[in-house]
Amino acid sequence: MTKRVKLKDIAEALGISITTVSRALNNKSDINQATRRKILEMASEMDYKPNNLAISLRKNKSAQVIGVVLPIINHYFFSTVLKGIMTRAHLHNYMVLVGESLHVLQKEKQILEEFVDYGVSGILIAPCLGSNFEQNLLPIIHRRIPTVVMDRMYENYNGNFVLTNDYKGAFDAVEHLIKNGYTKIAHLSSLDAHSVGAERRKGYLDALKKNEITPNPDYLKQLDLKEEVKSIRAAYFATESLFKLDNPPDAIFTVTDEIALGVYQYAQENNINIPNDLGIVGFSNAMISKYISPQLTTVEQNGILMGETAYDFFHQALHSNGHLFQKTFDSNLIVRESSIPK
Amino acid sequence: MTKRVKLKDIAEALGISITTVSRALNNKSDINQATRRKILEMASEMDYKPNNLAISLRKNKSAQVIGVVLPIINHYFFSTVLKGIMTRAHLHNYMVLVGESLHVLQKEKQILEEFVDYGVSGILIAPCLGSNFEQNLLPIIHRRIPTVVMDRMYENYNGNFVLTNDYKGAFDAVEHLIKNGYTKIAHLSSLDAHSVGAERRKGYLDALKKNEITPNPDYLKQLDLKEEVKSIRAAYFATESLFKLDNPPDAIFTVTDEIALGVYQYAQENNINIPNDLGIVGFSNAMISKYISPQLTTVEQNGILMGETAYDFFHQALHSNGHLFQKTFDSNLIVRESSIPK
DNA sequence: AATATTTCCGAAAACGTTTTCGGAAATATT
DNA sequence: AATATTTCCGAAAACGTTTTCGGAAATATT
Repeated sequence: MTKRVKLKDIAEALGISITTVSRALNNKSDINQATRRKILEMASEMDYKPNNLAISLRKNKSAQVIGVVLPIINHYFFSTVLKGIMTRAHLHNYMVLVGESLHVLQKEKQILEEFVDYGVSGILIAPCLGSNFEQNLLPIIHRRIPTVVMDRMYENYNGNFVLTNDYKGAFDAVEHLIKNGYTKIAHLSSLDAHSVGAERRKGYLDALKKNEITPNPDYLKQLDLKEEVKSIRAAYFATESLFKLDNPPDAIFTVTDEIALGVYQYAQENNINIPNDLGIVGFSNAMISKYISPQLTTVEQNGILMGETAYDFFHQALHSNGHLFQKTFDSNLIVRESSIPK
Repeated sequence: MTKRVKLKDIAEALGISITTVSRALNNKSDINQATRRKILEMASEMDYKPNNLAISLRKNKSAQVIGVVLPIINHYFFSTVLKGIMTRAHLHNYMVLVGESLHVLQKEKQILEEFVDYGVSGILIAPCLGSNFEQNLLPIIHRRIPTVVMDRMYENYNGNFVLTNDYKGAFDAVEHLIKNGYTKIAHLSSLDAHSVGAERRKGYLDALKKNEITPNPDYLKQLDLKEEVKSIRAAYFATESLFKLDNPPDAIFTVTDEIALGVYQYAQENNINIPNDLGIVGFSNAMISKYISPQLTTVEQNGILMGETAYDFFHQALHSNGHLFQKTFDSNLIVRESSIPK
């Protein structure tokens, strides 16, 4: 391995001081143009690459790195958010560290601490289910590390965030089903710890009430969403139990598109025709939703935009003093085949 | 912001030297047990966190960071590989930087350079389509940075890699179709630049030949896979053109599961029954393949395992001197509904 | 009791940069 | 021609650690 060249090597090669070399490479004033040119030439000839560690240490600021914490990495929505973050970060020459909490509180905390110890300039986090604000995030905010919360909300949180209007999205979805003639609308929801799920559940209930439909408690099923495959399986069985009711539903609003897959599976196996026997609306416009049959009506959640905005908020927060950046995106319904009028 | 505590603060608080504090925290010898205890107590009381930048600089080794370069981040297989990498990296206290090349050669090069400049300890890369080994990867290998190539292969590359046996996977898939009575087997393949696609195409052709079926050139379609949505659309039209042939195929082997989605879509819209009119086998066992209807027969590609192995290879390469680590995983066929016997 | 060994600690240098301060040389101003 | 100003450069300190070297104090060995 050829030793990495440093300022000293360039300085010695040209018989000048390290200070001057540094000045030339950093486009500082106080330097003769001819000297600068010589230095730049020599630097490129020797293939000089600055040592970012030393620079960061000296400047007392971390490198251009942000940390992104996601519950699950191989998940369509989250990886799309990550994509959005990365495109913007790349533009600003920031690098992106990624951590996967797997919806485990302790792991989330550990990742955050590692990121902070490492010296990231900012944290972008989609909190895990049941994430504890005081325990996991507050210490970081106290350190004045710009932080943006994505996708889901903490109670009483007042910092930067980027959210989807889950309530309204769900409300619109259910009202769409009602307008299309469905009346017995079930909902496959999440457990309570899930703020996103809670919001969507509220939207569901309020849409029913506004349209003078009394919510049927039998129609509301709460599933554990921590693991995708298991949750789809759970959705399958939840659908089964719905159809064992004396008065089964004629439509289901699912808290995510993935959950809708479980419903599709049960319907397929039991000759329940979608949408004639059962209307379905999902949430998030996952890649699959357009390719399953019949195509799934869903509430769009723009992951790219959310990621891009999250990065931009971080970047603005870094350069503004304590100002808050908050955005709730409206989500719009994408009407497809799974919910056509009865 | 409370100033970050450093060794000096602990030293002053206890009236001892920085050297001793450092020794205590690093579990070095040459220190009195009582002193060590006092120091550890004080350190935890003052909430001391070591400055990794300084440590790395002093030790003259980069931080515990690896760089992962993927063509597309919100893609099921690649994000699953990333997951595998991350679980192993986390175990060894390595952090993971991620970059997305978007199948753009220049961008891939830029990401690699950024990673190297940044001082990563290793590079794990799934090369983009048409990636140039000499141009993009060789400079890094010359710097003796442990590198593992994942999923696809460079010509004449002789370094660490983790691959799937694409040839055999494809061969098995096509032979499975033949055994199940399909004889007019088409293949939706990739463009030539795609080594994975090329291997699978060879497997397809050889399986036909071995079973004394003359490959029909009309049955081989090559698609651009750079963008998922576009490629699915292209698959749709390729299927259309296949069915406009005088003698349309009775089965299609698709280079990926995603490409199969385009076939499903065309079949659905044109009342072509899968598998009765058209058998289908995909490749990679994407999440969707189990949830579309009928369930897709596919060749499993274990992304988690590939990612884990890639990390392990990096780790071993870091500690061994120039030894090569290479593995080609056998891929096994998962038989589902889309290819049942005629 | 003298000497040898061990235990424990600190001063200082070093990793590769940036930045402050000061000053010599060149140039501009009287 | 004397002085003021500007241009350009270098020495040294600093960022927060680790490590080398040396040595004082305590303990063990004769």
